[in-house]
Amino acid sequence: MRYDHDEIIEKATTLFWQRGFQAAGMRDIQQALDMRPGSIYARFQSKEGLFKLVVEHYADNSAKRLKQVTEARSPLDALYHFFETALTGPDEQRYMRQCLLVKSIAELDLIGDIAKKAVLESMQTLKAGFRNIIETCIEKGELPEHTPTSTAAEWLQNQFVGLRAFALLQDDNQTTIKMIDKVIIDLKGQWPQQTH
Amino acid sequence: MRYDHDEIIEKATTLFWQRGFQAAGMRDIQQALDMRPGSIYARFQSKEGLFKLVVEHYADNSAKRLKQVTEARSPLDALYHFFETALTGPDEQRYMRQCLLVKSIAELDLIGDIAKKAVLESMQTLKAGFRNIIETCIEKGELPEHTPTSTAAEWLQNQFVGLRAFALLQDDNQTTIKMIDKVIIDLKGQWPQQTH
DNA sequence: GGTTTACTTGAACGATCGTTCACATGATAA
DNA sequence: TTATCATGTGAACGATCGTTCAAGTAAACC
Repeated sequence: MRYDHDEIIEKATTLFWQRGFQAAGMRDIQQALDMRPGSIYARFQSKEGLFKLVVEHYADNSAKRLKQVTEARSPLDALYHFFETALTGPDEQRYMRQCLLVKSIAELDLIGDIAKKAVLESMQTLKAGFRNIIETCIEKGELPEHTPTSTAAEWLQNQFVGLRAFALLQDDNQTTIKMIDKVIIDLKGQWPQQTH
Repeated sequence: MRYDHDEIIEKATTLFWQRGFQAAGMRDIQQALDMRPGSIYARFQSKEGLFKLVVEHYADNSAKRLKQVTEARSPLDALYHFFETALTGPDEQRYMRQCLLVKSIAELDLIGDIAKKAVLESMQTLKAGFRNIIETCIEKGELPEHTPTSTAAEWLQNQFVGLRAFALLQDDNQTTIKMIDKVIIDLKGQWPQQTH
């Protein structure tokens, strides 16, 4: 094996993150990985097979970061910095502001069933990660006891999705920061009643 | 002219909304519009030219709806129903839950400069629409005087973007409604301070 | 009726897409 | 050294992409 597996996935992640599944052509992939088509197909079966591994690698990485947030001394502060890091990177890494998973959801129909399943499952994994953060915050007294865990987790992921789509267009980091501040405020705030 | 212009744009909007710019092939377009390639190109120059008109038509329509919200007796109630309508349509119109503009942003690089410009300008138009809603709400006493108009407008658009990406995946409308409730609560809530 | 003009047609173009496969290469085992 | 086997190579395939253009059609004007 001439090619290191992790290195391949890493490079492929960068490409798919920048371009998306559809727009990243096999010839782009060949160039990015410095591999010939035969080698790629021998290992990954297809473009979709490679993409599936990339999605799983990306989701693992994201889940790990969310776990780190729960393990911090102040999870709420750590959450703030998690958002800040994800949304206000340098301009040459602007593509990273968009969540690879969210980007993939936009082209979910073109992706193929196997990778599609991986994307949706990854979204569930992240949701669980956000839920853990909420629970830890409540345990540590950083969020009110009455916070509805499940709703708040979904809401938090939702905020993340929205902010990532938004930050992609935003030139002014100060505006993005203000939005993150608002997320933290609202997280501590009131929640809708069950009854309707 | 055998073909009605508005009807063409309407049909094209449906197709692009369902599939996105890249995935909607010229042959799909030909079928959806019941037109031959020559006719399409004679009128719209290119696939991108057609898409540009679709985007503008979509943005006009959205702006009109936002305007209606400001003109309602209770803009805040109208805003709630605007969200509800956009996000909880029937399953066969699920594609409509995703905002065409947001969907387009995800593939902004593949679209071409002309249509790209149209997409970004449309986003600005919508932002202005949201801003008007905020201002009207303040005037009518439905929102506190101290609400930071510009920030709140950007925030509201952001919520809309996030919810549309989220509602696309959501099977349970009740969850979506809960998220809309939360938006209205937070809109009335506290805002981050300028100082940092 | 004949000519002009505006619009429509659809076969065909070159480019690019994801993918394949006969063959080359190089490490390991005998 | 020779045989074996996993791995890597790259020209080439059929399909599909957005687009073109010479020819056809039909209404308008003289």
